[in-house]
Amino acid sequence: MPVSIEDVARKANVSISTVSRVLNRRNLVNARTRQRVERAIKQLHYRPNIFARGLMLQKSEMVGLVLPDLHGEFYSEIIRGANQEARELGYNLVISSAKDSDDTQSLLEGIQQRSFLDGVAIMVSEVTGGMQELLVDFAVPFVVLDGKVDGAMHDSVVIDQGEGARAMMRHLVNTCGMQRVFFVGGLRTNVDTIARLEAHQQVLSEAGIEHGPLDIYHLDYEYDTAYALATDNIHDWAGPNRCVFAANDEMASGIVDAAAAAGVAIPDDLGVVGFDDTRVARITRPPLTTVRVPMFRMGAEAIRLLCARVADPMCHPTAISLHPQLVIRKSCKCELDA
Amino acid sequence: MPVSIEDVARKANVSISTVSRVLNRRNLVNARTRQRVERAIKQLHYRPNIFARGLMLQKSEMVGLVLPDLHGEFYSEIIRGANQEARELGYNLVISSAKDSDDTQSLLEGIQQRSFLDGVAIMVSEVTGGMQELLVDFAVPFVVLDGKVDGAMHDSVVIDQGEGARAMMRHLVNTCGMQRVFFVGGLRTNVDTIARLEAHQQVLSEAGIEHGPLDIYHLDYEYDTAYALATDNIHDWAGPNRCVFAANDEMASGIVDAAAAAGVAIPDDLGVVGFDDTRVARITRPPLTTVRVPMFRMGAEAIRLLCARVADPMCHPTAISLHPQLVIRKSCKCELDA
DNA sequence: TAATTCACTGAAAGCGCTGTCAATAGTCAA
DNA sequence: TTGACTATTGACAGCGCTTTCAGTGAATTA
Repeated sequence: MPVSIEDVARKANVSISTVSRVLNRRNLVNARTRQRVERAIKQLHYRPNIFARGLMLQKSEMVGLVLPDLHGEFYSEIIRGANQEARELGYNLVISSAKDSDDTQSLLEGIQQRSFLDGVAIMVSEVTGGMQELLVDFAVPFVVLDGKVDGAMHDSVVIDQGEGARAMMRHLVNTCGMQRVFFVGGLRTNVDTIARLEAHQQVLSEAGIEHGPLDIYHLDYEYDTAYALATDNIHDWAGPNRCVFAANDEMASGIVDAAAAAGVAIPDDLGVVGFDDTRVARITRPPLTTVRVPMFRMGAEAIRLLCARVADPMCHPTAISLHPQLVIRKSCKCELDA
Repeated sequence: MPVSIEDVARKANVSISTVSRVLNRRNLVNARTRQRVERAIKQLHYRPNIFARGLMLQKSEMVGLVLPDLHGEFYSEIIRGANQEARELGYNLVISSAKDSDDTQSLLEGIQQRSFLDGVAIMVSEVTGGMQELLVDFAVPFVVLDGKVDGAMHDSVVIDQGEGARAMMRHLVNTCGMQRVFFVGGLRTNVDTIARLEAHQQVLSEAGIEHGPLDIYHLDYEYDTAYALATDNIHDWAGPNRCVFAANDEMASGIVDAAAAAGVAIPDDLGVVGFDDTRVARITRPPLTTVRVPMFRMGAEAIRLLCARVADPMCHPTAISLHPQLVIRKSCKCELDA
């Protein structure tokens, strides 16, 4: 049933070498012969066997994208960017995600083991020792997304979390005049959370505002838990010149809704700001002041970098840093509202 | 640099056949020999070459997922479901999307041409003649998602759009007592839109409610355009026992927000309902009455079906029908609000 | 005219692996 | 002790393709 290069050769009355040349370096073969071969290919519905070809070329033209999760717009945008770039560069995109870091590790081990990918872009939510070790001499070319794995030795595309978070905090403190900023982050070990929290602390210190661990909450980036937390605490939080800085829009949105349910006015009684500028930030009432993270671009840049490395495995590691952008909407009660 | 089966064989002092047997059908080789081979494999960091293996087996253990778009939660959930199922079944998931149907067609042609996938799950937003023709003797096993391609000859997993839309319309007319229901859909050619519009017409007719083409709008499933449309029309729409049935939550959300901006109260002055039950449906104020579409399950079922077919290419085509579910929230002014 | 180049083509050597087949050694019933 | 088995292993023929390398005849140059 499957038609091979040999069948084509026979039909076109040439050798398989010639057929192969038509397929790969067309200019090496006489125009008339080429036509004959091309006709045979079409008539026979010939499709070169990808494995045989890969066996020779040791290239699959596939790159992987490993994400810590696929849930929500954040990842979906990364995928979208990666997909676009991959198609543009003629690569296929293999996507996988794993629940926790152990699972991610076994996923990567699998990829390495079976190594059918020319390269892989890796994003992890937290880095275990095992992961770090695994990557040190990972057999497949890779780039790291979102800078969770420590850098320099490999390509990476990071978002300057600190910069974004500091911009937000400075806006809250300097422009909106906030005197107390609660922080609601993800897991304590989550690197994003850590960076944002650092910015939180730093800017408060700079401004000479007292702050303590009691104003800091660690959740899981989900709407529901944030809603629950806010429901319990909203009346303690509320007050003039007070604000909640949530580490993503989902949680911020949950807090806003909890506030609305409890009769606390946003931003008059309490400011609430988010991070990521996802869909929900615009839809939440009032729309959220947040930090736009260029997710689509991150996905695209990662694949671009990856394919460059695949093409030249020895090229010098590059680190691309993407800059987040403060997006001021209606949830932080600043002068710009006008 | 790359270590082959031969290196392992040499190191373990056996033939490559034996190494191969250790790799594939371990029980055929003596326990002591096997240990020796396994040690060599480990020491040499040997990883079997996927291409050479594929060349013999003609299996890549990769399945594709072709989507019309990657934007938004709808697709992201499908991917999530597909990814989970694929991992469970030991397959890798290759994802691609194409902008329009021409692009999709060329994508599929590419997949067929290079055929490195054991199978592919295909979802298209509309079906052109070329596409239909292409699929008739598509060389790669496939299943069709969301029933856009006409069925029976191949596996498919569809969502009974009509059922969901009718349930919604009956709820609006019978329970909420709506006397006039505007319809805001996607493109005229979009199959989802067609199914939902049909339900709209049918239920209105059943209820003996007059309805004409003027109450029907065709947009693009996006928030912004719906917002704009609603801004222009909101005062014409508003009125007792009137309602807008938007073909997805995004548009419904845009309409709700436009209404809020124009001072039209939802649902008191106008009901607004959506479709899909995505994130925005819950976050919109008031939260949207909508139809929940089991996207995650659709992705998972598609891959399950696909892998079954890959395992047995001759098995009888199955059609899985998933049932949407009416989700009543606060945007439709029904008695259940109480 | 002879020597050299050129454009094109075919033969054949693998790429790394799996599976068939035959060979060997060891076991067991007779 | 012998023949019939069984368990274990190795040799080797491909899988379908790309890529040297070595022709072939025609065109160009000396």
